[in-house]
Amino acid sequence: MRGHVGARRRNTWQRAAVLQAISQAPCHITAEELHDRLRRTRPIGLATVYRALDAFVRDGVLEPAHVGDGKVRYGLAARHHDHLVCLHCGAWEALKACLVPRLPRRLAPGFKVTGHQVEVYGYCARCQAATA
Amino acid sequence: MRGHVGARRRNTWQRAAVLQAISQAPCHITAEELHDRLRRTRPIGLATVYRALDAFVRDGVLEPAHVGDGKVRYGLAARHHDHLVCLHCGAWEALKACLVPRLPRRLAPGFKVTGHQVEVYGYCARCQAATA
DNA sequence: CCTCAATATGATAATCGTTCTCGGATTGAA
DNA sequence: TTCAATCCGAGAACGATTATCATATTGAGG
Ligand SMILES: [Mn+2]
Ligand SMILES: [Mn+2]
Ligand SMILES: [Zn+2]
Ligand SMILES: [Zn+2]
Repeated sequence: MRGHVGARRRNTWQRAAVLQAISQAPCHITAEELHDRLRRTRPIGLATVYRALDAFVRDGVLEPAHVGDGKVRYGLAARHHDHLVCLHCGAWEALKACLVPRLPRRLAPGFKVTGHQVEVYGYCARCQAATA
Repeated sequence: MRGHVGARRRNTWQRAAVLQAISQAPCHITAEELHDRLRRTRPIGLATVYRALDAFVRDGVLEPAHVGDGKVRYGLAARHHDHLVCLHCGAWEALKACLVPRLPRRLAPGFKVTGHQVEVYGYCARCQAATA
């Protein structure tokens, strides 16, 4: 056989484009948003976007964020930040700073920590006014 | 009209059963797991379980948790805790203590904080061994 | 205790984000 | 240049959650 080590990762313009688009986004974005933006320049498959995102998450380059609307959002791990989420209207916004700046590398025996994500729940100003 | 204030919440055995089942669970559970357990005692609709969970989250009694497998899990807000999530196999486990014990009630102007959730990402012992 | 308008339930269909399939295109070590 | 390992793209499949809507229940007022 030619190559025998396996599990090598190849370089494709699709993966480079995904990473570049995410690095230009101000906050976490969904796979579909990413797909729409990338398609304006060059045709690319949605499945390819999903596969690239998964690979980057496994590599520790991207971090997923869950804001509770059923969509996973992705952002650069290097620009880590957390989010506020309104339990009433679902609106969400980025927090300026990380709430857990110093995370112990080992929280449980044998578990290797690579990142984290915090969602703070509550009610936004508008929904507080509407409920009052 | 008889009643005119509106938005009153009624008491049903379904909602009581949902809350009781969750309080007996050691960690966060999904709507489907809950539905399966409750059905062993008395017939109950899955949609009803989902509605009860949403209502309790809005009331601040339950907190949702996202471990990245596409399913939302629910647990008592009074027994708040965070989770470790393996990026390779998806396994997750509860952390003993909360990583953000004192959360500022106001992180952003006008936003009322009611709770939070932390997901710590990394690789479990088994997957580290498999990847090494 | 009755009434009955407001709510809740449950069976099922519909939604929709994500994953899977598979034939064809790319990549890159040798 | 070769070619096996990988990756891509289009579309089907999947699965968790939500929407429908006819029927049942709740509970304040009388
Ligand atoms: Mn963000
Ligand atoms: Mn838990
Ligand atoms: Zn809101
Ligand atoms: Zn693992």
